[in-house]
Formats: sequence, structure tokens, C-alpha cells
Amino acid sequence: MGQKKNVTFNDIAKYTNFSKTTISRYFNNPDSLTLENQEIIAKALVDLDYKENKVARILANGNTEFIGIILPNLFNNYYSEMLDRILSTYEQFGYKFLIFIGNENEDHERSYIDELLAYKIEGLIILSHTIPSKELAGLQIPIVTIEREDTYVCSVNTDNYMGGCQATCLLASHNCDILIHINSSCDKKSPTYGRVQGFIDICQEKHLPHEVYLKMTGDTYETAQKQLSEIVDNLDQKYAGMKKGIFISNDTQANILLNILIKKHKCFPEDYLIVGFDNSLISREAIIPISTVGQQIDKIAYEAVSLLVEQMNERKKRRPVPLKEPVHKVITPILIRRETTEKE
Amino acid sequence: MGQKKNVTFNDIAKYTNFSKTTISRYFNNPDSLTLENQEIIAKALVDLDYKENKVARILANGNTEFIGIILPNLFNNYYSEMLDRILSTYEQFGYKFLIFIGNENEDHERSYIDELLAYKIEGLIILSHTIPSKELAGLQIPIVTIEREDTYVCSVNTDNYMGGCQATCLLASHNCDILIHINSSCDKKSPTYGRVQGFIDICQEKHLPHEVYLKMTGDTYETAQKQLSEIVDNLDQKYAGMKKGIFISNDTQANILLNILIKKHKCFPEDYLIVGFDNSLISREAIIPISTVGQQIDKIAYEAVSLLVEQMNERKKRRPVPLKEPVHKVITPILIRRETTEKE
DNA sequence: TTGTACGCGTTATCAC
DNA sequence: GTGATAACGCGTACAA
Repeated sequence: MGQKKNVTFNDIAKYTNFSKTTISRYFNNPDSLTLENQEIIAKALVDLDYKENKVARILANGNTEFIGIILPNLFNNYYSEMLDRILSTYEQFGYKFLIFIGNENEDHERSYIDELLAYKIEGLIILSHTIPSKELAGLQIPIVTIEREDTYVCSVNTDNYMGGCQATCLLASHNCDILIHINSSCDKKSPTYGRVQGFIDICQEKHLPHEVYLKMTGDTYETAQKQLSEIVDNLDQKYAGMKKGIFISNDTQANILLNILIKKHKCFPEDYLIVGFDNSLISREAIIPISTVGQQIDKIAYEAVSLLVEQMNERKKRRPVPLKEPVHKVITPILIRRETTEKE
Repeated sequence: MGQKKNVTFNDIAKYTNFSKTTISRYFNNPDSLTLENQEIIAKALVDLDYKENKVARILANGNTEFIGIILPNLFNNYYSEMLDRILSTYEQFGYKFLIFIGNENEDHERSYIDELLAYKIEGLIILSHTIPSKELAGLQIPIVTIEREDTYVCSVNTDNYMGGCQATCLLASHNCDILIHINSSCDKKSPTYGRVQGFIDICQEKHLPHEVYLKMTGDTYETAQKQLSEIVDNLDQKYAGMKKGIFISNDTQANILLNILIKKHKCFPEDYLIVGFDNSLISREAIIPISTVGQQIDKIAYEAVSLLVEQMNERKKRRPVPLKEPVHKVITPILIRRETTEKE
């Protein structure tokens, strides 16, 4: 472990003429010692330069204070921002995080989970999409997922349906002649599908002409660019002279769309409005700040850890009462109006 | 730890009529068992549904296979991308990572380090800037820093000086009338200062007129925007009609600068050239793809972990020979020419 | 090739 | 308030 022998409770016990037990109590229940003896031990810790060893503590009491996390990647700003917020809950809850990047590789992710279990993590947060929630539920350990299929496990998700409604209503309020939604062909079970549903429902409710493009693959910047260029050409032709309100599935794509429009028309055309999703950095940094449906990432992260901590605490009781049904928390998105809808 | 009693080597030993030692050997030195017996044990593991416990293993042999990481944040794309690459070295080296976000808070970072040491991490990777390397060197544990002050510890850095030279030469090759460098007022000891020095040296060597702005604070997007607007107004006036080559300290700022120029002049002005630094996502996603000095993040991450692993392995030998001097690895940047210099 | 006995550093239980 | 002793689960000399 260390270079030289570690100083242990035994050494401190000998040095102070107390027993190991008393030293342990000094750390875990100091009030049970006299103030005087507390000071003696405190001094000894300094004299001997004691460093605590949590590994030994874990073995003895079983609490690792580890939470495992599996993310698809950290290139996507959404994930890195979420991770930032999750890690920051350390100040509040004290849990440490062991992190793996899945890269959409299901088998790798399985082996990562095994590794995490071997380190006796107390809970697991999953953001990757590969392993079905049914399988995750069989892991016999508290789990919370974020923005993914979550039928059999606890989860925290943005209210994507409401987000879709908000975006659509915003476009509708500007009296667009045609509303357009662009998204990937996501599964109907995935939370993301709520965005599509919200768009369609509002359009039907308000009897607004609308069209849905669900063919984005968007693996890379280049393919997204190509696909969106085609869509723009299509729209320019099909709805020439009409006011077009576009709700697109994320800010990265909204930005690409914006750039395509500006390059093609030399400026952001009067007859286009754009709303993105996520409120990721790029929506602010774009040449024209993009209106977007903002996910409350800090809140999602907090609720996820919080929900996990509840379950972990429950398990530590003598008679734990496991959840009958998975809990699904829903976080309200916040509509952010910027220049792609509120033209000056 | 678990809900029910964990299955241990003892249980397997009883089940198979071997000793604990033999079970242990099955995992750590399987060749020392007969194939037949290996199969018997393998079957027992399945029958009893054994789950390995690495915490116990750590306590027994002292190897946690943990590496600690302290980052300033994950909002900055550079850090999240770096973390992505570092985490991905798991496939190669097998080390697990415990991660803390420092948020520029020196005292918090100290307490994070204490926590990491309590978990007996074998090495530490530091990307945050607060704690002086002299203090880090006193930690008695292998350390590697990335792009920060590194006098007393091992480090991996981009060759910022070369990057500065590359960017400046690129601008010079386009026959600019005036070369400009925009940066924050960084410490001369910080690796980043190399970018400034490279710029100045090349300008002087080639006898090129140049000017350096070192007053960016860039805490937020808005302040950066304001500061750069002022600089642009200044440049427009001072060097009207002249071809201006700007080398700016990072891509985020390059993008802001680009947007300001386009908004002010309705297009990207003929008489401006821009080179950023980092090759971060935004440099590709900008309305006009930005030329930049690309940091080889994957290589930096690999070299950092690799350098750390070497030191950790050395410590495990019976007679470890610690490094006399800190090793400083330098990674060559790669110039990426895009449309802000190579106009069509 | 296999087994015995002990150590790793802490906590929990029970006694005083 | 304090102490002795037995866990926790695995690795490793040393012996057979």
C-alpha cells in the first residue's frame, strides 16, 4: 500500500496506552470519550502522522460509499455537464464515484458493471442506452437511470412531452404557417419520444399544419449537416413564402441547421424560427443565440443521486422495505427564448 | 454489504472440499491447478453464484488499482474530452478512476486528495491549477499533471510553444500586414504562456509587425464577448485596410471573435484571419469552421496514464528506485487549417 | 499440486 | 467510559 509501514490503530493504541477499540471510537463516536482523552489521541495522530484507511473500514462495516456510473461518452456536452453535477453532489452526500464510459458497447458495459459490483458499490447510475432496464433490475442493487428506457428501474427524466409542448406553443404563438419537427427515429419507449408526441398533440389540438421528419441519424457532424441541408432545400421549396417554425431535437442540430440557413440565405431568413432542446452550451455560443427547451441538469443530477441515496439507506436498515414499484421522477424543462424566435 | 450473506472462498472451499488457498489460486494462478480441479471449482462458482470481492483483496495485497483524478470542471470541453480519453485507458491498463471536481477551490481540493489517499489510490492525475506542484510532490505518491504548473512533479503537456509558432507561421504565410495575439494574462510558469512566447519569437524572427493583447479574463461568455468587441473595434480602427492575422488563445474565444466580426460586417471580413487553439468541438461547429492548433488529447491522456503506471509499477518492486527528477513529457500539437485562414 | 496459519486495518459485540 | 476478541474476505509464506 504505502512505501513504509502504515500507522494503524494498533500503533496509536500502544502510543497512547488505549485499546484499538477506543481509537476506533475516537473517529466514529468521539462523544463517548472524555475530552481529555480525545485530546491525547488527537495529539498522537499528529505525532505519528496517521492516515486513515477506508479500505479496511469498508471490509469491516460494509459501507463503501461508492456509487458506480456508466455513461455513453463525455464528448456530448449533455453527459459531461450531467457528470459534473453528479460529482458535485459529493459535498452533500459524501458518496464517491467510480466511472466507466460505455461507448455503446453492451458487452463492455456488462463487464464494467461486474467490476463495479466487485468493488461493492452501493448504487448505480446509468445514462447509457444499451442494457435493457429489465436486466438492470436483476442486479439486486439500487439503480437510477437518467433519460433512457426505464420500465423496470427507478429513473429521473426531463418531462420531454412538456418540453415538446412548450417548444411547439412558442412557435405557434408566433403565428407560423407551418410547424416542423425534426428528430431521429427514436423508440416510442425512449423518453425522447415525448418530444415528438408533444409536438404532434399541440399541433392537432390547435389545428396547425405540421410535418414531422424522423430520419435524422446524426452519428457525426458531417452526416447531420448533409441530412439537414436536404431538409432545408425541401422546406425552402415546399413552403416558399410561408413562415416556418422548426422544433429540432437538440441544440447541436439546431446550430447546424442555423448555420446552413445563414450560409444559404446570407442571413438568418425572416421566415424561419428555430427552437432546439437541451440548453447546451452551443445554443448560447451560436452566431445567433438559439431558443431552446432547457433541461435542468443540476436538478436532474441532484434528484438522481438523492433517489439513489434513499434506496441505499433503506437497504441498510435491519428490515429493509424494497420499493414495490420503480419510482420515476420527472423534471420540468424550462423554455428559453432567444433570438431564433424572438427576432428584434 | 449485500442483502444476504455473501458467498466467500470459504463456502466454495467447503462445497468443493478444497482449501481456501486453492480457491484463491484458481483466480490468481490457475495454472497451478489441474484442469480437472479448475473445472470443479468453476462449476462451484456458478452453483453458488459467487461474486468476487475486490475490497477484501485490496486489504490483503494492497493493490487498489485506483487512480485519483482532480479536474477543475467538466463544462469546459477540453477537460471532459480529456477525462473521456483517460477513462478509456481502462481497457489497456485496468485501473479504475475516482474523480473529483475541484471548482478552483484549493481547500476543497486538499480534502479531496485526503479522501483519495484514504482509499489508497495508487496514483494521482491532476488537471486543476490551484495546489502548487511543490505541495503535490510532498504527497509521497506517484503523480502526473496535465497542462499546469509542474516544476516538482511529472507532467504531460502540449508543446504550447510549438503551437504558438505553428499558428503564427500559418498567419505569416498568408502575408498578413499585422499579427495579433489575444490571450489572458497567464503566469510565465504556466504551460499556456508558451503560446505567447511562440507568437512573439516568430514575429521577431520574421520581423513582422505584431501586437499582443493579454487582458482577457474570460470568466464568462458575456465578459469575453464584451472584451473581444472592444478589441475588434480597436483593430478595425487602428489597422483599417490592413490584413489582420489573429491568433487567439482558445477555440471558444475564437468562435466569439468570429461571431462578433460576422455580425459587425455582415460577413466574415476579407481582411481578417483567425487561428484558435485546442481543436475543441466548437471550432468545427462554428458557422465558419475555425483553423486551430489541435491538442492531441488522446495521446496526452494515454501518456499521462502510462507515465503514472510506470511509477506505480516501480513502487511495487522490492527495491523501488524513485525518479531522481520529474519527467516532463511533451506532446506535439497539430495545426488544423480550416476556413478562417484558407479562404475559398 | 494442495493445505495450514496468519496477516491486512478496521468495526461490532459483548463484557467490565 | 473502556477493553478483549472475533469478525470482514482474501493473499501468501511456509509446510507437506
